Amino acid sequence: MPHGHGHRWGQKLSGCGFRLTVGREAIIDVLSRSDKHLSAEDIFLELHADHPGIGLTTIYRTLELLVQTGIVAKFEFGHGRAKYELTEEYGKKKHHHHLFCKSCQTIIDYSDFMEDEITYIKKTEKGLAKKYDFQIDGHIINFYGLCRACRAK
Amino acid sequence: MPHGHGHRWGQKLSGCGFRLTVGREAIIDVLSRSDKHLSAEDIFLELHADHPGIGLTTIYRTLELLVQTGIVAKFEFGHGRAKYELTEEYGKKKHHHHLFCKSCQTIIDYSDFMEDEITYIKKTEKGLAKKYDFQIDGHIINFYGLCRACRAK
DNA sequence: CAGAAAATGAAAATGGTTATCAATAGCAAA
DNA sequence: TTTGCTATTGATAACCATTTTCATTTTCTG
Ligand SMILES: [Mn+2]
Ligand SMILES: [Mn+2]
Ligand SMILES: [Zn+2]
Ligand SMILES: [Zn+2]
Repeated sequence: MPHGHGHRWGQKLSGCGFRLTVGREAIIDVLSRSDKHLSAEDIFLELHADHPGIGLTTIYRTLELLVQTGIVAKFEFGHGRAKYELTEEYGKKKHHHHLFCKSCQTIIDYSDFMEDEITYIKKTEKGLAKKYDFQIDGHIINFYGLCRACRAK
Repeated sequence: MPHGHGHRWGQKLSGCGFRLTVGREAIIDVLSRSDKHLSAEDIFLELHADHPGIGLTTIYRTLELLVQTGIVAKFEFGHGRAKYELTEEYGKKKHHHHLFCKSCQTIIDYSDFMEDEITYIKKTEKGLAKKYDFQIDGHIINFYGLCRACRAK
């Protein structure tokens, strides 16, 4: 099997002229196995048992590369550390948005109400693009609040 | 005139047990006079001519207080520095959301399409609150893209 | 005006992320 | 398989917005 064709992400990376390295594979592997939103440090710690040689710097560099190539999505919920998950195209989650607890920082993926949302988003994007002469290529929709456990405190 | 009753924000602050200081007044004044989204440093620089004694630390502390008391809204667009503007209740802008140029970091306030949006938001908030047992008290809706000038480059 | 407590400024600390740079590893070509 | 070029990496230091510390000043009540 030629290089870069073991996975979709491998094809994507080598197709873009990037090399396939053990570090990159390991990082994507951690993201693939998790259903959570991981920080760079989360990934570093998870990896450290099997790959003690992979440094935090490489995690950051790799995540940036994966974001640029559309393999990973980066989220900043305003609590100081970025979180990452595989994109819809490369992961196993379908399109969703986020519900974030301001107290315990739990993140809930939701894909309810998406029909309404798609309708609203499409209309708004088209309208904004025209009115403000913007090329819109993304949006963020987050709801913030308190989960049941944190309300009880 | 009794303390804390010169402005709505003064009433709010002293009503919450906070003191009215020249620094706090000056900071709110800068925000009131601007129609942009200001960073802590923006405010510091703007203030420095008339109030060279007010330090950046106080700006940060005051902004945090104003956010807690609902006088100021804080936004993080993912480019490293938080931006602030008066809330709908204490400023002169009506409810709006943001269009952000990823290249030049221009922020456009838009309030078009708000009817559709309000409908969508209300429905979604209610649905999410019930399904996930969350008390939702805020949301962020940002559209990201490239403005005309940045596309031309 | 005096006293208690809140607020402040200067300076240092924090903490997530990025830049540097010499050493290493991937991969295309031979 | 070996070679050579260069992308990639790890260790370390630097960055930089924001926070903490703490002694001093200011606000506000009585
Ligand atoms: Mn998610
Ligand atoms: Mn705005
Ligand atoms: Zn919670
Ligand atoms: Zn632009």
